[in-house]
Amino acid sequence: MTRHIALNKDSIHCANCMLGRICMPQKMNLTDIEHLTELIKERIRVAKGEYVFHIGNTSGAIYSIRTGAIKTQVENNCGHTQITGFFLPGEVFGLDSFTAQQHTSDAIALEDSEVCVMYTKDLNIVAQQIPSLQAQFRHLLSGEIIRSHQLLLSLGSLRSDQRVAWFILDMSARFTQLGYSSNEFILRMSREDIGNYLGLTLETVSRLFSRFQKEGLIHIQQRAIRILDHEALQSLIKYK
Amino acid sequence: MTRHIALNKDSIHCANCMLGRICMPQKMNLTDIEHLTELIKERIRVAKGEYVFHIGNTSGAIYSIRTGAIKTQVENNCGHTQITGFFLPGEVFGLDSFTAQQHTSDAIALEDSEVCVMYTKDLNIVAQQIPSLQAQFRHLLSGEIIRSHQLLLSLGSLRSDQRVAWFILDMSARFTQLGYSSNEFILRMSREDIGNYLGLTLETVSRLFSRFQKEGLIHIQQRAIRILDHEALQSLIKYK
DNA sequence: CGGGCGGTTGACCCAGATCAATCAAAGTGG
DNA sequence: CCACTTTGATTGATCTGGGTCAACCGCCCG
Repeated sequence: MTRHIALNKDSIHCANCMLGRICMPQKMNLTDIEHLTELIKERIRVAKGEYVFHIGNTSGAIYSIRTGAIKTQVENNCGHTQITGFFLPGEVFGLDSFTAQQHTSDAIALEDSEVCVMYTKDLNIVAQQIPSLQAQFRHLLSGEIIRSHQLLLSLGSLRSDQRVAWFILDMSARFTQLGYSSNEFILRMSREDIGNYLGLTLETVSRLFSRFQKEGLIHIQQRAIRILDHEALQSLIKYK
Repeated sequence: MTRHIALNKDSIHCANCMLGRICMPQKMNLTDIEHLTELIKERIRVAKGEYVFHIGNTSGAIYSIRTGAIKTQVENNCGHTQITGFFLPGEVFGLDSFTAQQHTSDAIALEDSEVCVMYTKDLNIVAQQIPSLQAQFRHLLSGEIIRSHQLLLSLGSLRSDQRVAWFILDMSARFTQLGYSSNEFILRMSREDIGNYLGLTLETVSRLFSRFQKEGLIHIQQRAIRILDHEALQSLIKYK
């Protein structure tokens, strides 16, 4: 089950969170960050495979990741799910419920994770005092729109090998931003999750990882990936 | 070219716009709507095929449709475009630039259209005075996220015939909301646009319209569509 | 009335799905 | 610590939905 962590006394505040300015980076001074800390009254531990929230939940909150990794997915009426995003430490998810109504997606932990909770009602109050926070949330929201448009573009226009290359490069860029090596990291999700996300089967993903390895573009051992030829992956996506 | 319409004296205000409460429906009283009118200082006419905005435009505005129809599309580095949405009168588009940075999509008129322009800088000011407007914009933004998640779900999980059925029903629902007949309307876009949007070729779309007609689900003559068996279309999407 | 664009229909083909067997890693319990 | 199970990944063989290419139609507009 998800474990709630009380945040009253000596628990870590935003001001000295290890993620630094990754979570809310935009022009925010230290006093503003103090306000942000006030916003996060709750942090939860979620075990691998557990839900952070379900479709229909009316908790009225958005979430940022402190440690771990999360996937979000939507569901259709015949039970099929589609993964709409993978989220890494410092990234914010659950924005589909920002309207303070209810979540239209599930959020599931890909590994044991620690997640900060921000309630939209608190958020409305604090944001009114801090204009930069207001702007930051709009930025997050349009960022989410742009992200899903990018995914749509990939699903609609790329071949299977291009999609997988795109996925690898996207992950690489995001791990880099987190301060990890840009060409050596551990994938947090299964082949099945990757396939679902990219509109492919797990077999196709596996075959393409193998092919890329044979061609010397990457080295892959289970979920540990090392990018050997960043350029080649990049150019693979370039032309149809 | 796009023609700008001065909105100083006797031009129509939001308060007596024919769309009524469709454009900004949420709990907004008449005084609030007066404020909304102040927000819309500009309205533009766009001829069929013309752009409302291009990728990279920094106009810092969002748009709502008074008459006509608009498509938005994103582009990848090899020139392929992916349509991310079709918009009808009363609907708001261009939200990807709400961050006041720049548009990451193109908006193109599917027919001669009239479009209201709301600048985000004005919007920030007015929204601070009207909390309900603040909420309304957040609602629009998360609505946009939900919409693109729905599209992702369709692209990722539905067969070609299910996608086309889904498209027809979605259009039907939206025309209904506009006060038109729910089972007889004119599609505003070409087969190619529909195909692009749904991740199919125009031939596949055409074939499926024909098949649905043969099966008695719809009647289609060019872009004029009449839904004959709403139930059957609905149930087509239900199971894999 | 002729030209062109958008739409339809047919024939063929291939990328990627499906089905199936095998393998490897990571638990799990005795 | 080692057998046993489970889960995830790889690889091969085969099949098919929808793409591609091409011909044709018909509506609309000048």
